[in-house]
Amino acid sequence: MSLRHAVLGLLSERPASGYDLMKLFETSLSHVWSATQSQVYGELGKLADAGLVEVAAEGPRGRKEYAITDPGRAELRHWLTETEPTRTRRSDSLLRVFFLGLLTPLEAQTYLLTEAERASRQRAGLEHAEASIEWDDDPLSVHGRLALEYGKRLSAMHEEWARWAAEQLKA
Amino acid sequence: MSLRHAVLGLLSERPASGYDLMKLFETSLSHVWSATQSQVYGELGKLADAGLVEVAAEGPRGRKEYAITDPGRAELRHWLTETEPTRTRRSDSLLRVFFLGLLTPLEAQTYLLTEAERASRQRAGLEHAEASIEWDDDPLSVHGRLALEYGKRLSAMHEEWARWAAEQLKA
DNA sequence: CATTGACGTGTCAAGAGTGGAATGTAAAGT
DNA sequence: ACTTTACATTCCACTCTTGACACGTCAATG
Repeated sequence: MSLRHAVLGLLSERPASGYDLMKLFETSLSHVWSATQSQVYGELGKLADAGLVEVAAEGPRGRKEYAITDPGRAELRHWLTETEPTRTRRSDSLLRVFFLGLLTPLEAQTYLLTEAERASRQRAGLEHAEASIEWDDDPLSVHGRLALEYGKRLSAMHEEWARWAAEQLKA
Repeated sequence: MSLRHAVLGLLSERPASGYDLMKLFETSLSHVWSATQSQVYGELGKLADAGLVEVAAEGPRGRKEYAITDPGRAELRHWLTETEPTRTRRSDSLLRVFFLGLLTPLEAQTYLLTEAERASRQRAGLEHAEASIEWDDDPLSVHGRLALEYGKRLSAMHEEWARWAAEQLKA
């Protein structure tokens, strides 16, 4: 359950409201972790009950600005240093590859080439994002850059693989 | 909810019991889709209710061998050709990268190098698996080979990226 | 013949995640 | 003054997933 740690991590940079966090999930974390608004608000409530965050200020429109507490920072650090990342081996698009035998060779190749196209577009999107982001010295963006590079390499690899796989099916 | 399609896909190759399916999930599909036994048996029940699979034979120890039906095959085909793969942008290990700023540079580099090691081991594991699998002309294994190649490329890329990222943090 | 291990099915509780709806306030543009 | 847009929270109903538990059978081994 890393949603909890995603929220704590974002709050470790600066205090934020649920609404602010949603925007961060949609922008900086969009390729890394997704969350719905129900989840974010729910998690903030649980986190507050557990004393890992607290309401630091209240603003207009019922805005509640949450800040991470010391126990929260400790939990975050513990997660980073003491726990193993859980790898969820689950990929819809790769699962389909297993069952491509049910299609005609032409259909299967089409599927793979569509995947390649998609990966290519994604790569272009990331490169565009990289160029347009203001890389200030926000500590989050330093490491965000590393994550973005990962995304670029991943989509490049995906595209190459899909083209290779389509080629394999010809033979 | 692709668990349903994973089960249908496996049954499209040949009839199987819940127990058989579990083994297939743990072996051939292990790097692509995971499922627990509760899920498999539960899904088989739902699939049978929906008429997408049927009990083709009963064996010793209460064994029920399920077979895919024509509506099931249609559903599988529909999934493969008409629906978009859902991309779950969620990666625990990448999420951590975002928050590496909370650690000392040394700790952060350690994290990345550990990731590199892990990816390297995974790659070795896949290569070992590739060598030891009997590549008969099972239609599943033809495409399984493509998926395996994807895994190899992914882990290679992951390792390279992690080493590169660790290097970046030195500067 | 007794035990062990592989085979085999099933249920339950709790938590995680999805998607949508309801409700309202503040600020900014026309 | 009016309307739109952005801000902001909360609740609900549902499905998916996990992990553990409970139950029972067949085959081989010593």
